[in-house]
Amino acid sequence: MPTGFSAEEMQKLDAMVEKRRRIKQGELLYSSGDAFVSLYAIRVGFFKTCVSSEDGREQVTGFQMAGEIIGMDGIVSDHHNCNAIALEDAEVCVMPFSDIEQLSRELPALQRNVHKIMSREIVRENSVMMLLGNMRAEERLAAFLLNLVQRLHARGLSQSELVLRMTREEIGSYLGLKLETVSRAFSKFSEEGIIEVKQRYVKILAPDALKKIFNPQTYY
Amino acid sequence: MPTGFSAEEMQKLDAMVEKRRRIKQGELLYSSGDAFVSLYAIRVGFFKTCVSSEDGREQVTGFQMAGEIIGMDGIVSDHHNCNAIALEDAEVCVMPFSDIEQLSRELPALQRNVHKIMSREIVRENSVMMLLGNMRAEERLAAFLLNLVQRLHARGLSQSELVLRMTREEIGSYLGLKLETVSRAFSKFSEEGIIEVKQRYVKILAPDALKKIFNPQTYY
DNA sequence: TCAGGGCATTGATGCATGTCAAAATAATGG
DNA sequence: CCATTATTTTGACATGCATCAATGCCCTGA
Repeated sequence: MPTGFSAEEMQKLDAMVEKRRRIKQGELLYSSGDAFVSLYAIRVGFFKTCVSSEDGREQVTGFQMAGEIIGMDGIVSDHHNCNAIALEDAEVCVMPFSDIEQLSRELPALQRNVHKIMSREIVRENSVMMLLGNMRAEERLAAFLLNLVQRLHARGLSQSELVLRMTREEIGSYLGLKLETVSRAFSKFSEEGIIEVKQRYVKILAPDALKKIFNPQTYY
Repeated sequence: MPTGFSAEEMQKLDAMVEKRRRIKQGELLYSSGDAFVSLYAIRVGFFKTCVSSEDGREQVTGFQMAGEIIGMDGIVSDHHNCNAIALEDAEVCVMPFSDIEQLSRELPALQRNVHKIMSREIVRENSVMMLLGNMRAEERLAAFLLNLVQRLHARGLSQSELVLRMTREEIGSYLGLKLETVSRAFSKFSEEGIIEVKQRYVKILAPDALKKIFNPQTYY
């Protein structure tokens, strides 16, 4: 959140984000079809968002962690368009979208922030499309791991160690792969000494090797 | 664009969209890395947007037609994040984003519109992820054709006939397929009497059959 | 401590789509 | 109008990932 607001402005901002909601692991923050009222700022915990087709196929569209905003899928039609599920016990700030809109008319910095958050999501999805459309299984997993540690590191966590919050099946759904393929790619990286894996625990031993897999041309 | 503005407001809106730009077929409206200044409302013509990885792989992220807005990828970093290429001679309204932001502080209806446009793009990309992650070649092509005619029909054009503005390779890039696979799927649909194809001209003979391919479960 | 269920790993096999190649058709420019 | 090039179609074959199946690991609760 940007800085440089007056005391009064800060007060309004605080008021907007005062409401909290706790979501237990496995529970839905919102689901497809729900009336859209608020955006949510994740305070603690980890979520996945997913869409499902009428014939039951499910696609994980993203994984969200503390500090990120979710719910923007609901704006266009006043109803949510995907499910948001907590992958661990979580807590969010409930930010009524009408409040956001009103306040961002008064505060250009907030307005700009809202626009950037939505644009960032558009750009993120563009790179997922690149991943799904052009990359092979190991490239996808390398990109996924690098993205995860980069985001965790930005939050002060290790850039080499992580504990996955999601199953192989959920990773596979996000990456357009079957869980067995994800598992095999993990094993392959492990055999090659690029990572150390033990179930959900992952340690990145050779980040450059991962980057090379993800983007073979840059290195040679 | 929403209605119900005063004369003065309409004047400001008109002023914002007064600047035009023509783009010839094959030319770039903007490219990755360009400073972000404006959004563009397509008045006439047809565009593709695409991202490319450092090793040269290209992913078409969308096809845009008259009445649609492009450029939102640039907001997050003040630089564009993809290339927008005219697939036929085109004309756009240049809408400086600072004007949009300023005016949307005064006009809640415009503000809401901007938010909806960005949210719509997020939701669209979600469904492309579903397509790329879960669907098979023929399902992808069926979904693509149905989406195209639906959008064309919303613009007053036929809901059964269309002339593709893009090559098989561009369709393939968007759908995560090779051009040969796209061509084969077209031929298959044609053999089955679902569509009539002659190069870029396509006539949908059995829309229900297409819908059934796209979403097998709904029909039985 | 042990039993049960969810999740992960690994192997064997099949298939959808990719790759390579050639021919057909349409678009473009002199 | 013809020559050249771009695009599309079609065929033969290769391959990466999916599928099916079995086993192993780990966490939970009694």
